[in-house]
Amino acid sequence: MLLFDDYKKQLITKLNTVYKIDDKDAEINTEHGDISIRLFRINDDQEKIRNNLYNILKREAYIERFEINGKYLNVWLKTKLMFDILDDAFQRLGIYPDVFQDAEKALVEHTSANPTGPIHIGRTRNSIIGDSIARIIERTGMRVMTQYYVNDSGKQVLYLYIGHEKFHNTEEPTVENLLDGYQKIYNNMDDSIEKEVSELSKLYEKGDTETIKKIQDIAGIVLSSIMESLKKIDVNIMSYVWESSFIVNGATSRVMTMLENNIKSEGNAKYIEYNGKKIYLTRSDGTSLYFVRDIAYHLYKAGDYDVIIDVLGEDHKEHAKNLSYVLKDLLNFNALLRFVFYDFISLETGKMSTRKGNIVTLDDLYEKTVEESIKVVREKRPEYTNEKTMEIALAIASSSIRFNISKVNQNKPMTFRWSEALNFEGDSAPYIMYAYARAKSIVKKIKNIKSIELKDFNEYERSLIKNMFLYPYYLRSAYENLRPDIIANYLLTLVKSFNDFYTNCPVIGSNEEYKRSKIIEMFIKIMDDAAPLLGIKLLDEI
RNA sequence: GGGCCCGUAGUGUAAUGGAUCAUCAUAUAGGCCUCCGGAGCCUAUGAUCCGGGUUCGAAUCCCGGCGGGCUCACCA
Repeated sequence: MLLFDDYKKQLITKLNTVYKIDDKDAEINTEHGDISIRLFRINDDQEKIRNNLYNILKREAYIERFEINGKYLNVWLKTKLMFDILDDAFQRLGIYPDVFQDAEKALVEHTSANPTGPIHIGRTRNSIIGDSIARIIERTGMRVMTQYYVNDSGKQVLYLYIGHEKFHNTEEPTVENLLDGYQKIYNNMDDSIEKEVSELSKLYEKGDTETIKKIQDIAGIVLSSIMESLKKIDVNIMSYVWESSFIVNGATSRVMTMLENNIKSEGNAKYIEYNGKKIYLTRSDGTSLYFVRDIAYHLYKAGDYDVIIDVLGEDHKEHAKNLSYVLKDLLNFNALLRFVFYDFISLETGKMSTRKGNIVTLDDLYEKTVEESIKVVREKRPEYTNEKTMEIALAIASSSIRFNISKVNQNKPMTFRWSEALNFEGDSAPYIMYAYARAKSIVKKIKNIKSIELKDFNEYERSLIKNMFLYPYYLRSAYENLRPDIIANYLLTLVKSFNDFYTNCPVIGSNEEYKRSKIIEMFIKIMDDAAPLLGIKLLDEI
């Protein structure tokens, strides 16, 4: 839980002593004021409203000034107050906003891609959103675990295994020959393969550890390569849960027992009816399906965590609805379960498919982005050593890839374009990193600053201070809505106001050196706090 | 075909009922370094898919189209 001086809330509370003001009618950081309140819903004489508001607000210590403009109340907060709150927070606690560490434990499940091939940029959207959400909720004081649910028992993975047996069984399994076998299986699908899958599923159901081990080894090879790829963009998933474990430990059979009053049969296949549709739990050969294993998985999650967050592609919306129904309506599931859906990334040539092989992998993207970064750094900073150039290029590549995906609202479809991915100007990670490097560079040059009493702030100083002061509101909103793009857009706003400040307010050697250097130090601290939430790596020199 | 999601300047995006200026970028055309890092700053141009409706007020809500995505498996 975030702790900060929430003046918006205080203002609403105060106004509510006279008029009912809905939280929705209060907005921060509008173009008209620091806090703006809509008065449309107040049913009173305009002159009376004016007088009442005046009487309430004139005594509020945090207000610098306010105006009533038509049906709006615009309030400006005292700049010195905002400055002091930031300064005090950093002096005393080293952090702004502060957090109250409560006992809430959260589990963020993300990525969970079938380990049947290298991770492509569409799936990477899942990883980036999931990892950022984990960082954001951790920042609000929760204890967070991230988890990858590994499919090692579904059809796709069995195909992967059979593909290797059929086409590459004389070779050591590698990501390349496994993917090749997997694609070949889909191109040569016939009844015998289906039968083999069925046989393998039955072995799983019996808990045949030898078979499971063999398939996990194969899946594990692909899984490790996915982890390696994700590591490059600083996504490190903390725990891995194998789907087969719920079959082996009997959890899936227990789910069947728990649901027995709701289960119907069609031959030997079992299903539940919901909204006139059949949700199958087992096949007619008695083997379990993804749905029942996912129920078992969620019951397992609820045993350890208060808040469960699943990051899923939009193709899982229906599944999530069904899952919620079974968990909540049939099984008295009481952990807080939240789904985060994201839309797919497509290519200009159409949608991606691992089976068909028309994908841009994360490795492709990373490699090209690093290459481009090296080129740009060499061009702009020819004096840097190769080692330094490389260090910067890697930071830029990882940050850029993450930022380009994070900045777009997750429920909008995206089209991947190389020209945009490799553009480092404007709304980009390097723009953010560059501002930080500038700030750092000034700090290095600051010498003997004498502390003086601060009074006046010009518009550039004020705007930057205000944007830093308002950070908790954006952080809270990103947390409540599970939306990393809110942090991304906040960072752009913050950096924009820093750049305005930078061009208009000289620091070194000016009369304002003390005040401005304090502002820059705060800026660095806010950046150090906010940028890593999205995996942006800030460097002192770029 | 049924259900769900999306449609905003040439391009990418913000705003999910509120301000006669619909955000921020990019692209295009100009301008700003004897001065803390020009990967920056300033100015100009340019957009709510179409048609109805609800409302004091609609990019936002409702209805009908159009376009794109997802889904409707004994796949995951």
